[in-house]
Amino acid sequence: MTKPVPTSNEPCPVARATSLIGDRWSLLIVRDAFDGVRRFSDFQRSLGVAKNILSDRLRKLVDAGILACQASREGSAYQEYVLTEAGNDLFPLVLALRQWGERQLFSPGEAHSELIETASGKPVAAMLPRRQDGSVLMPHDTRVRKLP
Amino acid sequence: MTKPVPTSNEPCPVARATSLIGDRWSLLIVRDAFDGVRRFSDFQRSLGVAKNILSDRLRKLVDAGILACQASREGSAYQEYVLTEAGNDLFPLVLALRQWGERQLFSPGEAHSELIETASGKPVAAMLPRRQDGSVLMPHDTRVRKLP
DNA sequence: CAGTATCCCTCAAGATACTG
DNA sequence: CAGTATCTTGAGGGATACTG
Repeated sequence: MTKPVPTSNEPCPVARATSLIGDRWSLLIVRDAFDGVRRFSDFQRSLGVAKNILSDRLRKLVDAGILACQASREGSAYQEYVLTEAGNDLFPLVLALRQWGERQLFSPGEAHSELIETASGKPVAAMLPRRQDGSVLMPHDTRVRKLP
Repeated sequence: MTKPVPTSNEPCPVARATSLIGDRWSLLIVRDAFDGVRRFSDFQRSLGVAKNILSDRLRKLVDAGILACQASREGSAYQEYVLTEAGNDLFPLVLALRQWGERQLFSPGEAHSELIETASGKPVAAMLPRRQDGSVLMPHDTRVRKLP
């Protein structure tokens, strides 16, 4: 039995997002999905998570509209979990997490996996918030406008 | 007693990052810090978190080099928690979380807080991964290069 | 005000066995 | 292979009282 996904009523999008995907496994599942993983056992092997937990998270991600469950086209019995449009829209988030980790959590020269632009073979450039004119936006140039 | 921050040995930056800041409160603390919150009781009021938990998270964020603890310049006894350089570097991550939440977790027309560019008063533009030439990079244009 | 020290409790997570 | 069912454990989190 799954608890209903409450999609919290928080007016802050950050709070609402973290309450949905801010747990130990969801974003790692999404990362693997971007990496081409589709099958239950492949997620399980990749993550080393207990099967019941994986089952629960996959269901929640499907309920949240981030993953879709579709029959394998190979005729086998199993299903495949693929990113929906909302799931693909998490690409900037996973990338931001990855790039911050690369910059701040590895010693200089320490090896880590890396996101590559397939066509050129070069690492994906740092993603930064920008203005319309292309200049980089710093935290101090912004403020949060709260609800009326 | 704080458990030592193990800074996990995972070779994947996403995994390492989530293991450090992927809990229920850390990113919300960071969000508040970007919003100008500096004092213990202000974090507490804003988040509604138990004081012992807040104390623990602030210490972990300080240990991780994301926040720095400095004496208030007003001569009062209390300290202030401010973002370090590594903390400020989380701006793209918090923004990605916010923008995904705005796009996917609110009904059309549902009110939410919003990040504004102070100078213009306009909402911050969507942050997207781009190539050097400025074109938008899609998930399928990339792949993860694993460790040797 | 800014925390620390306890106590308690729920739920996430793991292990294992089982089913279609 | 792809899950579900059940049991157990422990960490995360809340409430409250206390201290400098």
